[in-house]
Amino acid sequence: MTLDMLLRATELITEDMTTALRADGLTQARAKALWGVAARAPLTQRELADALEVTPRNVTTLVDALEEAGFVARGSHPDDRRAIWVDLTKKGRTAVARMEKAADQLAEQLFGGLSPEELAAATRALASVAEHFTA
Amino acid sequence: MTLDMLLRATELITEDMTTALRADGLTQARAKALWGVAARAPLTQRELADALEVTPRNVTTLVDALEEAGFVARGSHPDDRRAIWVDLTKKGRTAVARMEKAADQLAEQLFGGLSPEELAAATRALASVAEHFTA
DNA sequence: TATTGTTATACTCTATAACTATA
DNA sequence: TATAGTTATAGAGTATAACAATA
Repeated sequence: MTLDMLLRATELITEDMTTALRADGLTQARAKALWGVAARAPLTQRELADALEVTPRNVTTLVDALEEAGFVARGSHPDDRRAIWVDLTKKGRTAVARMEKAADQLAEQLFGGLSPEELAAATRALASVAEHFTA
Repeated sequence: MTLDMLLRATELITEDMTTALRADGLTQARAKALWGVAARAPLTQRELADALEVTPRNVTTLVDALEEAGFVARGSHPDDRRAIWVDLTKKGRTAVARMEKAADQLAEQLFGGLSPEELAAATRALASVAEHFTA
């Protein structure tokens, strides 16, 4: 029952996020890629592929789309002429900041009504789920 | 933070389920469709499309794959010669039973170690998420 | 030889639009 | 006219394999 509810809750949240991202011209996969760039920029496409756990070929398409939309820019790697430097543009930084803010607001709406004890217990429960898989 | 953990937990669970489904020759989308058939069989493709909230065209492909793999069978609708009756095969029933059992076992592994208080708090947190979106 | 990123190709999931057979 | 399901077409996300440029 709790498993069903967990999956259902995420489905609803993901739907909501997908709608919000569409307003910025982003999909889930592209937002995740943009997020990955933001966390490590500047980085090579190979590094981004490893971070996202997808193939380099997949990253080519994702970066193509993000570059086309103006969120990231490709440039020369200073030391390795095979590699491509990917960095955030100003538009990309703005979009990431907006995503962070939206995530915070959503979290407040979703969990703001819980007591500190409940929130702590729920967090522990979710942590134990993650532990089960990473252990 | 809790939002991150919720999304992360579901990501891990989904990964795990995807691997398990692959052993049965099923993808997430096909398993969901099979599940939809199991809950209502026999039913028309139109009814399945409504239940899954996808287009009739999408259902054609999903049922094609499930039929090809022997999980469901198409048949004539008794009253409407336009419509197609979809029903589970014996293999389909077996697969659904196995999926149910696997879900129960996973839930036990994930949540069996929690105290009743933690489990109750987690359930309330998840319920409040669902309420936020359905209200 | 090994690595970076690309082109070529393919499969899955999804959608809209046009069409056929039936209601 | 309206509905059920299909063919035609398209976009997105993913993968493997072969290749060019560079290390």
